[in-house]
Amino acid sequence: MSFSRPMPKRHLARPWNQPRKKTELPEYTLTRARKQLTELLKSQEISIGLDEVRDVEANIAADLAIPLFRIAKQLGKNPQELAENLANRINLDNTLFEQIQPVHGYLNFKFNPARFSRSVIADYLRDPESYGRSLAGNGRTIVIDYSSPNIAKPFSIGHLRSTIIGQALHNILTWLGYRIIGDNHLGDWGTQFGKLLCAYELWGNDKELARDSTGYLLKLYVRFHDEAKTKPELENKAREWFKKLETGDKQAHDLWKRAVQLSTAEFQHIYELLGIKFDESLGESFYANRLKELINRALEKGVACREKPLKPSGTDEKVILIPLAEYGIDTPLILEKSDGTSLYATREIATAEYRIHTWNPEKILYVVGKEQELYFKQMNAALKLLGHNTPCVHVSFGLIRLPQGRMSTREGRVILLEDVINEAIRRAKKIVADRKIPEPEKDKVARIVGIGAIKYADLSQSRTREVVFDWDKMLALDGDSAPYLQYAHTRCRSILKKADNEKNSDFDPAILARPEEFTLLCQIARFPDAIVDAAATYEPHRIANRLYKLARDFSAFYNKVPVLHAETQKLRRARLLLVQMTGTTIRLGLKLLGIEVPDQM
RNA sequence: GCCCCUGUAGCUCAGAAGGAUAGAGCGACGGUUUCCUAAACCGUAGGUCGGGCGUUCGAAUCGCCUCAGGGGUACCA
Repeated sequence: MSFSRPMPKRHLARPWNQPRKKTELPEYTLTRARKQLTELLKSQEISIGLDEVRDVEANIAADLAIPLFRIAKQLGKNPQELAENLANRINLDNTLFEQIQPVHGYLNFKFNPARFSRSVIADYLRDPESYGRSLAGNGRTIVIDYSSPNIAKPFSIGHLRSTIIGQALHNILTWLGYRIIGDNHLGDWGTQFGKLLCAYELWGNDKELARDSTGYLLKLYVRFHDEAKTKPELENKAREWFKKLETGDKQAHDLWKRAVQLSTAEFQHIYELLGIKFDESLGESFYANRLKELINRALEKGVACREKPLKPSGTDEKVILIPLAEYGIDTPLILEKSDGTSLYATREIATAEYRIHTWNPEKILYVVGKEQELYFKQMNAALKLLGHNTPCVHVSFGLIRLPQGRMSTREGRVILLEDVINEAIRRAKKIVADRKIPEPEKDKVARIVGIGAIKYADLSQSRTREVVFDWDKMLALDGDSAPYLQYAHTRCRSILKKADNEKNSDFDPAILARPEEFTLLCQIARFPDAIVDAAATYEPHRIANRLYKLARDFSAFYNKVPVLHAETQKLRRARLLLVQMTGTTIRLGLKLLGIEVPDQM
């Protein structure tokens, strides 16, 4: 068999498996502050974890707080008395704090604004373009499987979630020092190609295929399902076609290859538009010639066995399956169908093995819809039985539905990603039209804003929820949206431009004494934590939420506090730096989410 | 039937290793442009955190029960 081979593994040339130089992790102000508080309690013989130092809700006059209920119980003391006691004994000299208050069993701490500002500013100035970055990953490898659209089907908004979330996780984990391999696991193999080949044999037309490649392939696919309703024998023909494909039949292979090429060209266009990049694009077909070996090995190891299927399929042949009852999974994993062909799960296992052997990752992330949960449980169990311990983490997300119900390619009930993108840009253009922006720039701004809106709509809410598609929600250009953040960023940029790169480090941070300024610094200080949070939970919206709060507080600052017309030169310089920090943080954060910022808007 | 997810303001959602008076956006109503771009800002109204019971000093958050919606449940992906 001679299926298309992938490009040479350029990654292997990189020396990433060699031990890395130990580098000091940058420690940000908030982490230092938490450590200081745990140290202070330790000096009073009380031991608490860093996570017991809590952020404080608005309305409470404190910056960080430690609830003492647990400790008080252990010591058999009254929480409030303990708090008062500690407040009297703790000395805040040489810390970031200036006030300690016992309130209702909490120890409340307030930052010393000058020391806090100085520290946050120092974090930023250490390397502005790396603000929020860390080396925590220490070069360890993680493979991320994302996007993974199906060949010969249109790129629907269903695949958008995987694409956008996956790319964001790629960016985020890279930023934290991991070596990431983003692999686009194209759905270019499987029974659906049998259907397509079958349909093409019956009704196919070369001219139409050349004219509207993927649209035509979709038409054939839909027609197949239509006709199969009344002619069930078509399903068997499709199976035969897939078998031909899997056994290397030339006619089948040629047409398949053509479909793959046409589709990938179209996908490439969308990826460019969205700024999506992969390190690899190894489709399912890449593993086609590894399946037999895998199945035989599973049989030899006694992991898999031949069994009569539960549901009869007309033949008396047996399937090859892996029983998983010992892992509490009732549904066995079928490796080979009764007609001898492979399944999605077979290829997934082969894929996982390939990834493990090739890149030796710490784990593999699968950004795949929630409806495949069971398959990932099965796969993890099967991999264990086959002797692999690399965790395969299902980063699942809720399905996108239409108000009328599920999307269905077969029934032609889909919303095409391309239409969504075009509509987003169209809406952004309407607003851009009235703005004082040079004509040639307008299209670019509309594109950045429109696409940003689409991405943000997805990345600003938690993955697990299912989404009912709604044009207005998806393409929101005001309120908690990408354009809001982009707008705040352009305000920052515009101020800085007018200041003409004025030197802005010569001042005492203590003059940033207004509450609007302090609040802004607090938001900026929380940015690094948001990244760590997002990475730990695989929830990019932690970053989006933090950026939104930052932009909101900046907007308030911008409206109330003059920067260029500040009361004194020193204050002007201090505020200019604050504006620069805000703008950089928003820009870097959006970049992690895969969202660009326009120069003006 | 069994398993998983979701249910928070009129709508869309944050908040979930238990912590103080549950937060945003949209929509509604009322204000703000001689001043760094109003895709903005300020204010008002709006809540039995689906319901019940329990654990706890303390529950939107944990446990059990229940209702509603979605998904999955051996040869689709």
